[in-house]
Amino acid sequence: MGRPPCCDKIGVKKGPWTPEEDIILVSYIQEHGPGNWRAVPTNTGLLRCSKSCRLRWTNYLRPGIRRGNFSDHEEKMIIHLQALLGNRWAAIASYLPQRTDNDIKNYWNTHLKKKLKKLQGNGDEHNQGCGVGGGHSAVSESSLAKGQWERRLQTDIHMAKQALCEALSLDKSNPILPEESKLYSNVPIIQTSATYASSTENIARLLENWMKNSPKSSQTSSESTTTQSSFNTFQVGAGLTSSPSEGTLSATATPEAGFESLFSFNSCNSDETSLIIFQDESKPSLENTKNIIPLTLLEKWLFDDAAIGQGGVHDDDLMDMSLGETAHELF
DNA sequence: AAGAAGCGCAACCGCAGCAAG
DNA sequence: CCTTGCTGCGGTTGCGCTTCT
Repeated sequence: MGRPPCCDKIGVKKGPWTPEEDIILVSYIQEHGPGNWRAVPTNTGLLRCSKSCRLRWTNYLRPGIRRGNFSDHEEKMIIHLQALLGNRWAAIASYLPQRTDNDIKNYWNTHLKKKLKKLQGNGDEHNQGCGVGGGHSAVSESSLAKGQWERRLQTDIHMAKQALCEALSLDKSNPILPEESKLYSNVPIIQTSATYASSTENIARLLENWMKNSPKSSQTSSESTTTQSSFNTFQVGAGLTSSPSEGTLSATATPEAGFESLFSFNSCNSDETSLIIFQDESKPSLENTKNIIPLTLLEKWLFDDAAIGQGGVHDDDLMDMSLGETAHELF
């Protein structure tokens, strides 16, 4: 509508994020919580547009993000969910708590698409469901296009029902759905310190690499005085010091410990516990409440390889399941 | 060993939806 | 009801790394 892109402004930095910028962003969000992205660049002094900040947070710095190889389990989920939902990566990501939509999208585009194409090439149109993706993989373009909008509509209805059910749920303690949990990023919620544990790990890892790769970066990081001072503040708080002898950034303790001190983490904050804590907070309803119903059903279907392998499950069945069985259980 | 090609990932861009004024 | 601004999402791009020739 004629409105210039937010990133077109002069002085707005583009390209890869530096560790300093990451730290500034994380420390700001730690203090204020995610949301109000518009205010982030001005309040932090970051020379980034709000969009870029949000993206960096959601795709990289956000707590609990798992990087690296996708497991077979995850792969299957993605394939099945893609067949069901189409390219609605955010929705798919909501069922894979530790993966971002961007990650899933990338993985789909770089790995799974090819894989499925190959399988499709081998198995022809009558995909009798072997190997990855099974019957759905298949998801031949034609069959996908055929009645796709109906399926999407049905899925939307299902999701709406699910959301409604959750909204009406008596269990107020864990009201967040997979789908809804995405929303946390734009709602200033009260965070416990532990929520950021995984973020700490991300940054710690990042710093480790950074220290290995660019020992001089602490000297050269002079984007702006505000930025630098924020970074220094963060260093002190995090137990990180500039080594006077070498001018390099070094941690007085482990990076994790440093960040923990800043963020006041529990002393018993092992990797494992922080992950658990995160899961509880970020995807609170997935594992341990009655809200589990839709997901367990879905998972049951997702992992029912035997059924798929024997060609026993079809799209129609899936929709029957999701709209019939699930809805039935919901109401 | 060097150059070319391919691959994977982070980040950008533009559009759509929503809410506030 | 319309306009404006912000946020979220999906598609796409570009760069750096790895593998191949």
